[in-house]
Amino acid sequence: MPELPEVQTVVNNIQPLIKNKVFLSYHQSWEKVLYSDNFKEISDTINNKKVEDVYRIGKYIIIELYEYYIAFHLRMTGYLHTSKNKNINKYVRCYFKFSDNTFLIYEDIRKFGGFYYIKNLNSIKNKLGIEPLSEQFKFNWVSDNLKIKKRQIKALLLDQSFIVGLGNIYIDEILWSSKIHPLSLSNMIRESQIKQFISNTKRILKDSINFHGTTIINFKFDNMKTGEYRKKLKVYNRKDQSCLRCNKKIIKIKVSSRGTYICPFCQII
DNA sequence: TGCGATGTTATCAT
DNA sequence: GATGATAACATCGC
Repeated sequence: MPELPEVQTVVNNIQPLIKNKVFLSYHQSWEKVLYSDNFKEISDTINNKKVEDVYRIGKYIIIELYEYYIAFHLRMTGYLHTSKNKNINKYVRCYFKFSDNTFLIYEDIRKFGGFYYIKNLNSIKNKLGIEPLSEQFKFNWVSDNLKIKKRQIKALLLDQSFIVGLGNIYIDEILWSSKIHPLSLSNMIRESQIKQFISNTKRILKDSINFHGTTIINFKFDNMKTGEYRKKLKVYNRKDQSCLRCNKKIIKIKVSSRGTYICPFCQII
């Protein structure tokens, strides 16, 4: 579920709540939650480590400590939040205890998500592409790289080594807003569409962050809060409803083996 | 009841 | 390099 706006929403929530707190211990009830497979290393080193900072890189939540980084990825159903009580339900896969007796709790229904406990972020950064909200994400870069790739645009946008943070929902929203068909080849997209694509990407992501992201089913942050950008979606999840631009019916197709919503009249290959 | 679908990504075959 | 299938898992709806 979580794409850039949802991950940023979680970061915005937990950053002020855990910054400068000091870890006491780590517990896990699902071993694969620890991607880096170094449970003993955590047990040996986590005690007394202070949270220096919390921020987002791509779809990763980075918790920076002295000499270590915790890098969480929520995948489909991850839910990272703080709690004053040790409230362990059946979906809690791991939790951290702080020295003030509060907790950082990770729940995950489908168990795809997890975290790395690593000494630097090279392995994360190496596989990630450009940040869409960064200054460098502008016409020359996008235009040049779309031409080089020659791939179906939706498949390319899902690829985190190209642009980070976009996923199934926001790609559909951005392509609809930019009147680009998801099966269009990246090198065939017109200059005017590229300009639209860039400004719509930045606008939609920022808007969604302001509305705390999109909750379709599972996305939650803080104490069971949900994202309200769902109400602002123009095309995703609107099969058979009318296109808000031309009034024709939105259809659902498969692209890159993902459910994809388009207006077949506004978005032409 | 069974099957397909669900917001993600790593891996492997082609 | 690109594409497609598969796997990792649990739940829900038709």
